[in-house]
Amino acid sequence: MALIELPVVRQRGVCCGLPEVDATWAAGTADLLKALADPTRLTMIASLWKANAPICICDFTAGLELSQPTISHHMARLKEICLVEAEKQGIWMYYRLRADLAPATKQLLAQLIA
Amino acid sequence: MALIELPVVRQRGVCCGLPEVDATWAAGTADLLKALADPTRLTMIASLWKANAPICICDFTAGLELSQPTISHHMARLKEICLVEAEKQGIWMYYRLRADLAPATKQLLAQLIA
DNA sequence: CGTACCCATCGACATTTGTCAATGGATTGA
DNA sequence: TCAATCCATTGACAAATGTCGATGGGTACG
Repeated sequence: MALIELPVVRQRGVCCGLPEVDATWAAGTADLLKALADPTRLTMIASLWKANAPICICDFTAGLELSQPTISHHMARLKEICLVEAEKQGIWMYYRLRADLAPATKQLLAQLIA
Repeated sequence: MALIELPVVRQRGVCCGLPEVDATWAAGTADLLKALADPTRLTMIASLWKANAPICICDFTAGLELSQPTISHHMARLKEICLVEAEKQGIWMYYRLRADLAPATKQLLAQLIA
């Protein structure tokens, strides 16, 4: 349970460096994770992932216990961050995972969902 | 660019089913992602991951451009969700990634950071 | 001892987020 | 043409979130 002892004797008021972490990476990754960090949006993404086919918004509205504007809002958020794309067929809007997802993103989803 | 044509002719007012997505999984995963979905916390986690050693809170306070209470608050959040653990050494608090992270969580971090 | 340093907690605040009801445009069956 | 269905947008609101200043409890160097 004990932590590793650090070899250097620390002095008061003197701080040590941190490993380099790219700020741009942190901001971008945080944005992606924020888009995924909601049970409804996660369920939507998982549904699209498992279906491997477009799904009509109306089916999400019927299946998830939320109002139609809320469903629409969540999907818009997923679209905004380029995780899904939409196509209208008659009066129905079909959404699916974007085919051009970055490999890292695809692998992240596989990791999360599988 | 066109979406896959669906074989079934859809009828107005009739909804189709969705792939099964476990609600408990969605809630739990969303909680984990929420904890990670912030640039500061992501940087902290990445630092601990890369350092592979405990890091003093004071170094985060010095390195990230945020107030000490804010740093403390973010780390508390990471601790609360069991991503990190702490040990006091004199006047310094050292944090490190928990050794007993779930394999899936460890792989998720590897995926995100590496 | 007393003073300086480390750090968690509290109170406050602005911003973001998740949700809904209401509205209106688009489409199509009757 | 009319009415019904689908869906995005808007406005509103409560809750959660990120941030800070102030405070106080520990700790250890002089």
